[in-house]
Amino acid sequence: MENKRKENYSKWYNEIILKSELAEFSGIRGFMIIKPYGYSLWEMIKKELDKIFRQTGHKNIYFPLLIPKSILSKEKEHTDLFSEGCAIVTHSKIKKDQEKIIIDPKSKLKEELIIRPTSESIIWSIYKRWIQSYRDLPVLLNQWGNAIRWEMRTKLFLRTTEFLWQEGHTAHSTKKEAIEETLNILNIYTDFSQNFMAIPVLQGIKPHMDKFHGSKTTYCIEALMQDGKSLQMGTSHFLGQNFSKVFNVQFTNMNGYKEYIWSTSWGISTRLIGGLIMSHSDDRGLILPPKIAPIQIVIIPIYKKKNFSIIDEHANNILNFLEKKNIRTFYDNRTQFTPGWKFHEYEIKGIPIRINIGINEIKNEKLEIIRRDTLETICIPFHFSINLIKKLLCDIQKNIYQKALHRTKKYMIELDNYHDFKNQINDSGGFIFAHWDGTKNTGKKIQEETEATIRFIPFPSKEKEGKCIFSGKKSKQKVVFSKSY
RNA sequence: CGGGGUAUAGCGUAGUUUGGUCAUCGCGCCUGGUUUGGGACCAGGAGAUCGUAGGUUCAAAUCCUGCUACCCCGACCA
Repeated sequence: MENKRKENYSKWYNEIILKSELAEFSGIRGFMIIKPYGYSLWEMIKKELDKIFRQTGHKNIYFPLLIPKSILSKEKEHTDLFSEGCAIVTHSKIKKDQEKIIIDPKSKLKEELIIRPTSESIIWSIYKRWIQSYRDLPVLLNQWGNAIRWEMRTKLFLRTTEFLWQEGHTAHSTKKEAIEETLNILNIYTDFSQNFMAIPVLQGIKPHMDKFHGSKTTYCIEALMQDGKSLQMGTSHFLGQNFSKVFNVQFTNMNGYKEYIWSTSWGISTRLIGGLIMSHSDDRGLILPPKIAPIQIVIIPIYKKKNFSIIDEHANNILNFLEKKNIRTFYDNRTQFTPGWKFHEYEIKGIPIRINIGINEIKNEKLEIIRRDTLETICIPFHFSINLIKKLLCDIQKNIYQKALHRTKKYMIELDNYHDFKNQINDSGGFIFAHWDGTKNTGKKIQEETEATIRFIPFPSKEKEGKCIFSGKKSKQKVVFSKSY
């Protein structure tokens, strides 16, 4: 790696993505090409979360990419939100005009179609047809898809104009049940992030001005990156009856009365991959926790021409053994690269374990394995037990998480003095717990002076009165400030 | 969307101030051979309308204008 984390975090981040072949710039502003290795990370995320959503009774659906303007504006009128950057489809034909391709003006659509920035509106315009009685509830749906938000400043994975995500949309007969669903999902996200991706997160509630405008309460999980900035990793919205009222979706309850439906929505996106990179990686490249690593073990043969076949045979045996035990293994037997070249390659790609096998290993009946997270070399018996490998993968997973957790805890700082606050934000960032008077204005001023924003109100909440760090006015509890992505 | 910077072969670059044998070098790629325990070596070869569209000029990578993309900083961000 040419760029070091400490010297230029942003360049380091880009370099790591390009060199590890996760993604590339597409040449279209804000759009990226997710390459096979990067996409396989997304597939790992998808597979795991999808399994969990099925277990919790959610079903997958697919709604259209394009939303008629009238449907979207219905939502927007009621949520006074109108500044959203969206892509809009206005025509349906192109034609040749003097060897140039132009939009056929005759093909102008009667009604413009908006490429979904999110699907609440189109889904709620349909829910009406599906829900009449309390017996139709709850509706627990999830959609894997893409969305477009016309962002002004984009960054690979973290904020792209088009992104891949999962959006859950549920409908419930009671407020209690909807809130439970919202929190249940928040906990699923938390668990997923920490145990699968090894990224420690804090749960919180978004302050009013920062929440999804269509929601009553927006819950989030936020993680601290290595540069001291925070990243929102997922959101879960309690929507109240906002959408059912806007789209007039009622159900008949047990007593024969009509009621508006309570609902939730929640999502995570390809942004998580950005969080994964920024949480764990080092100046040598990516570091992947074993659970999410598309390849957990790579086997590198070290041979001379005359002994290649014997080494190849043993390497294949190890490969077969590991594959049979469901360890995701890759045997790199390409001859055009030297072992040293491959060592670097898989370091950059963050493969958790590397096994070297050469004539020495076969003679001594020992194997040399190298951990990516600690760069340690460990000697194991040539005919190792699968439990040894499983335990090692488990240790690596734990170690990566503990390292991130330790860092996060170190930069969770309670402050009551604005001067210290400014210094801390400037020096090393972090999650800063401080009192806030609850006004938008104060939040704005703090942001202007420090670049830090209110990320969330800690949840579960620990109310403890105090004085706002900026204005000195009364505050109900501490909130978390941070610079963020 | 504003301010600053950058754009030369797949990648990284020299050359741009001062227009004229200037398209340089490294990596990678192809062929052959020797190699293979931390990014191997030798020999030969292919590959660039200098981001793009115009303009100035006898002559443009080089000067001027528009456009596009990327990077950094802000604004924006369900």
